Amino acid sequence: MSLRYALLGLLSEGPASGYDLLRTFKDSLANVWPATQSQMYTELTKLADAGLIEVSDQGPRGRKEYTLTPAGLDDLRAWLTTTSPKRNVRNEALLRIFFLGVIPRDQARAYLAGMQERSDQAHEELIELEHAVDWTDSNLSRYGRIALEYGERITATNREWARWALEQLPPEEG
Amino acid sequence: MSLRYALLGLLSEGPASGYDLLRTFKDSLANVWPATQSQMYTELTKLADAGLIEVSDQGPRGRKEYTLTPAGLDDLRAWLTTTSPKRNVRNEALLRIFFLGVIPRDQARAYLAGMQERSDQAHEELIELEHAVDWTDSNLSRYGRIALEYGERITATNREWARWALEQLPPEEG
DNA sequence: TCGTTCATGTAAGACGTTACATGATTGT
DNA sequence: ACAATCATGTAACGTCTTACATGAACGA
Repeated sequence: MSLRYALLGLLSEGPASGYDLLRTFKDSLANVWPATQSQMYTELTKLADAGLIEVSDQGPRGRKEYTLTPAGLDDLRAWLTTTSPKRNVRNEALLRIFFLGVIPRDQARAYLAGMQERSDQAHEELIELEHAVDWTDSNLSRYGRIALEYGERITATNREWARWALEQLPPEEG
Repeated sequence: MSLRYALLGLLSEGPASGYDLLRTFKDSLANVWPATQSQMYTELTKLADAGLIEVSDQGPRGRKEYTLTPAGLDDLRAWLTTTSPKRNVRNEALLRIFFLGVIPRDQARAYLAGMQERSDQAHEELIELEHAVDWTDSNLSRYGRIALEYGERITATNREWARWALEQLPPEEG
């Protein structure tokens, strides 16, 4: 159900087409809830059928601009206030850690080094994003900034952990 | 494909039945890759069909003990060394942050307070888990300990971020 | 004997990914 | 003219969740 609310949430800032939402996603919500083009168009159709959004305008090339309905806003608010988020825990990179014992020590270290590198990179990308974004005084901006801070802290923690983990696994003497 | 490798990985430590794996999961891999009973039994059947594991013993009540085959171990090693993990980013709790502007400030603060509380709790649970686990000198233990450290650092970061976020949103005067 | 734990499975439906498909409009 | 971008959609397949279904064996 999360994608549904991600779309309602974006539309709470104003009308937009599927294509618009697709691009907005890319540099905001994609970092917390990735979705494909395919999924988004399908979901928008379902939301319109359910009366939570409606086509408020049509443009060239079949463009359909959607607007959040009062029912949609109610639904979004109910989601935020009456339900609690599911803990998300799936982490493939961390799953692999458990099984590093089945490969040679140097390869296990290489894996951890890769994690460290990816964390570094992810951290830098977020810093760049912070500079690149046009921080307006919209709700999405204000709260998006708070979410971005989260990402920066997490990627920094990832990086430090990876460094620590490498220390726990010194190279074998040979 | 991750569940598949989670099961191969557990079986790399020795033979086990679906039921055994189910319980081992609960206090280890469930924290990084949750799976239901239903999913696990289905996957075990598929792995056996693919020749990556095989039934090595039968017990009472239809119990089937599976053993990793050489092909299964190869597959597990290939996964660890020749493929790279997908970044996992889905985070429903964080997604909600973006939309806190659609509810009153005090409710937004209540949401953040809830996140802080859940982080605290998650952190404490991991500390407890650390004390409760019988840390042997198996591979799974050694690397599991490293994964647990990750969880502890992340939950601590979560907690600190939630505290910071609350400071960014002072109560409205009224 | 009777409740709990052990033990495995199937089915329906939701959600997500990948690939395919089509075509209009704009800018150079 | 032609390339890039705008714009929307469908189909097949894989994964995950929820619920249902069944029954043997163990221990008090």
